[in-house]
Amino acid sequence: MTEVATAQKADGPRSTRKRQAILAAATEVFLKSGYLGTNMDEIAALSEVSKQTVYKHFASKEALFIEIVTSMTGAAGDSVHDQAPEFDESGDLATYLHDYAERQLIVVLTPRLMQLRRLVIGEVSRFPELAKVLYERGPQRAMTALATIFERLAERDLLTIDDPMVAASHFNWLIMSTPVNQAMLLGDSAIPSPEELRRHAADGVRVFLAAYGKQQS
Amino acid sequence: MTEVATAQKADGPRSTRKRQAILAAATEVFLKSGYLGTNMDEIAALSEVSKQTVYKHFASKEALFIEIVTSMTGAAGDSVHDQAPEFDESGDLATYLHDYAERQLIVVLTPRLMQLRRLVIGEVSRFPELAKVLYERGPQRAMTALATIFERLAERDLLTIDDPMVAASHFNWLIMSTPVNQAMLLGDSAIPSPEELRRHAADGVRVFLAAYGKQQS
DNA sequence: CAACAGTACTGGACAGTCTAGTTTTATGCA
DNA sequence: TGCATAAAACTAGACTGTCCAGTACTGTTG
Repeated sequence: MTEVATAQKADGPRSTRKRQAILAAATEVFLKSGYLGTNMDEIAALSEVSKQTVYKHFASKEALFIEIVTSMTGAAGDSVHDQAPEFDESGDLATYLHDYAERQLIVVLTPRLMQLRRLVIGEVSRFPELAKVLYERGPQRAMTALATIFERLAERDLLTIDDPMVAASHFNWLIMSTPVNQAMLLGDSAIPSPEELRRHAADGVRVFLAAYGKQQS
Repeated sequence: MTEVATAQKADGPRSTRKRQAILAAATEVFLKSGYLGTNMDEIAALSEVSKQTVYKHFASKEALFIEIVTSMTGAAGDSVHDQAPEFDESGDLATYLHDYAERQLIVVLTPRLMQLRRLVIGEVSRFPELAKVLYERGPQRAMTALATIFERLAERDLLTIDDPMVAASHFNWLIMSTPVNQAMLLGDSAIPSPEELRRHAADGVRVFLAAYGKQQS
């Protein structure tokens, strides 16, 4: 245990630490002020680094922005999907879907992620590639994963599914639409509480199962 | 017929014409470049008006922006709702809902409205009120109207509905989510064709009726 | 010696104002 | 009605003050 991964700071050579500090500060500032609203002096000040050093690590404001958005997007996408269990035969399908939905909601409905989404949407015309990446690593990825799950459940005769991708889309948006769209326009304060999310997930799952489930309970 | 309402230009006194020209130009520029990315000289040039005149009509860039977004938001909201017929007893409920969905999709999925939505979302932290207005006159209004319709249909025993607002939300997002979210992040070129929208509407209505309809066909 | 801090600097953009001269519209009078 | 004239709105463009991305320079530190 000579090497400690104590997270946060004091890690690696100075250059690397500075780089991390810049990335962290830039993330805050960009999320807070948008691309055009951000100035590089503020990033330098917040990361306690000279402006020169910022430009040593990143060629331009644009490069720094792309770096940050790309990395946040990837990280967020991963954290949603690295913990999805398979359906246990003995359990209840509704419960399984409900848990799946709730997990998804909790991870996605984070102020930072909502702010990232607003930021990227607002910059679609300036950075179309970033938005495309966010779409692919966000909704697209979630729905593809769901489609695979649904396909298996259909093979096991637990669901009646025509087009798995359509079903996945329906499930995904039944769950995510309301809170995401509210958060987009009404701000982070409109993000529902965990209890509200649970109720909301239950409603969505009920509708989904009415359309795609086997027996009507 | 001494007074001709020949639309577009040459209408009313000069001052009014100029004002309209400024509003039209500003709308284009703001939609294209965003709030911070827009400069007032470009608006003046595009509207073929001097900068002075712009400032005679609007106190500031901010005031002009608010004016434009508010008016576009209102107009769009109206055009969605001023043409919603009631359900004709003799017709098919699925067809009625399908038509309703299709109308909504066609009106909302316009490049200008999608761009407006991106713009407002990107400026949530700077103009939270504008975003709130867009939410209320957009999704909120649509869902309230739907809830009323569903309540009547439930009274007529054509639907089985617990909470009309929840049902309205489910219907609304089953229909709107996929295309709207795609358009948000993938750009206007991702807006589906009318045929695709029709198919998409059919899928959404099918799921909705499975959950809220009376007989399972 | 390479990466850093601190800070001054360059060059350009841009919101909003100012000035001086022109055009439109409103008003009053014959 | 028609015409003069004043008030209001307009044009063109220069100008102020500020902000900011990116650079340059002079030391200082790991």
